[in-house]
Amino acid sequence: MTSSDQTHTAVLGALSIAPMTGYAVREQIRDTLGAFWSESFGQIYPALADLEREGLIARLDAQGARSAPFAPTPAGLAHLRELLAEPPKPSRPRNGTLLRLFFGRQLGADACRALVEQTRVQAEAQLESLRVARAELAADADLHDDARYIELTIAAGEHSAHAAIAWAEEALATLIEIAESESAS
Amino acid sequence: MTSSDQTHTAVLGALSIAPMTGYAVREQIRDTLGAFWSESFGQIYPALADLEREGLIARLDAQGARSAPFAPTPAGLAHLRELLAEPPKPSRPRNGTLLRLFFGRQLGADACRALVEQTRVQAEAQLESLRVARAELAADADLHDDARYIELTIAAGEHSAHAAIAWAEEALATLIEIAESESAS
DNA sequence: ATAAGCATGTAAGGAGTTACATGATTCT
DNA sequence: AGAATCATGTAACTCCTTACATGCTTAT
Repeated sequence: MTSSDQTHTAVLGALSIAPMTGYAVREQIRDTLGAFWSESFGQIYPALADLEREGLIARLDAQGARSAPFAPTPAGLAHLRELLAEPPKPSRPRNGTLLRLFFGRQLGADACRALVEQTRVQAEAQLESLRVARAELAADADLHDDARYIELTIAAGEHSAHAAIAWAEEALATLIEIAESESAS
Repeated sequence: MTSSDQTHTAVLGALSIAPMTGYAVREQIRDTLGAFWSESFGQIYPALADLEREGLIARLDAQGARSAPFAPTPAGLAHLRELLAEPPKPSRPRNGTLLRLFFGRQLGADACRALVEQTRVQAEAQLESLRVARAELAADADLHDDARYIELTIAAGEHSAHAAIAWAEEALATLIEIAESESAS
């Protein structure tokens, strides 16, 4: 296997929502799952090749023409359900902003403020893009059957972004105090 | 270089708070930074070897005895400040729970409920461990100079955990409705 | 016609985990 | 004496990213 189960899950899952080309799978994963999942370019095509070889997906065109969209076969859907039923692998967290804040004494209060401010701006951008995603979800009839589940993931992003904004505002206030006491000393 | 800058930052940072052995660095990263950072075992010792070779850290014992604690040299502290000043690298998100919920139509509402419930339980455990971390931070005089910055990262965890709990409760209510409509059809 | 975007892939290399391996120290 | 924990390291392997490479289709 050149690709992991995790990649297979994401690719098969994307095709379970609508048939599409590899190129479109890449865009869907980036644009729709991007807030909580990522696949690099070099993983998606090998994964599609694996899945096609194993009979789990097939091109919709009878001749299997290049650039015809892939769709899951019945065996592919069954495999997807098995993959989804496995427990999620805990991902190793790597939050560079919090790492820097933890060592903020070395970095200095002003640089920390810039990091927190950036976090706040990113969270607000995230909220805006989730607002757009909600509108698109409501408008796209193809997604109807999946929409209630997709909304749960959008809600998760919204809660997370609101929490980031609330934290950032508190942290900025604290950092102003710290900066004052640092410059006083 | 066998280890990345990222690992060097975390290891040097840990030593900037208090001198310690490699073994202790590993435990500190797991126990203290664990909520937002991870380093695997096989990264930490090579990183320490790199840093020692480059004169950025040294064993406190004059003979450099095995098992004497490491501390950053002045050059090491300067290097740490440079590393911290670099912009954080965006980490590749991989949230297996949200991926599964996104494809919840294939997984089924009951399995989704179990995933969300597990998320809620983990967030509550996280809150409890942050409560303990706050108490330890207040009690440990060695950490006094870093404490205000460390508190910011604890607060980030708390906001995030509260958001996860609020989301999970909403999502569980929604999933009960979905399960009813699925069993009705 | 030509530029932009669609579509598909490969290869080299870096990052990170796991399992393995060893020995010292401390507690009971 | 034996068990648990402290302490240090290596090697194989998997996973993933990045850069490279190619050709087609569609709009201007």
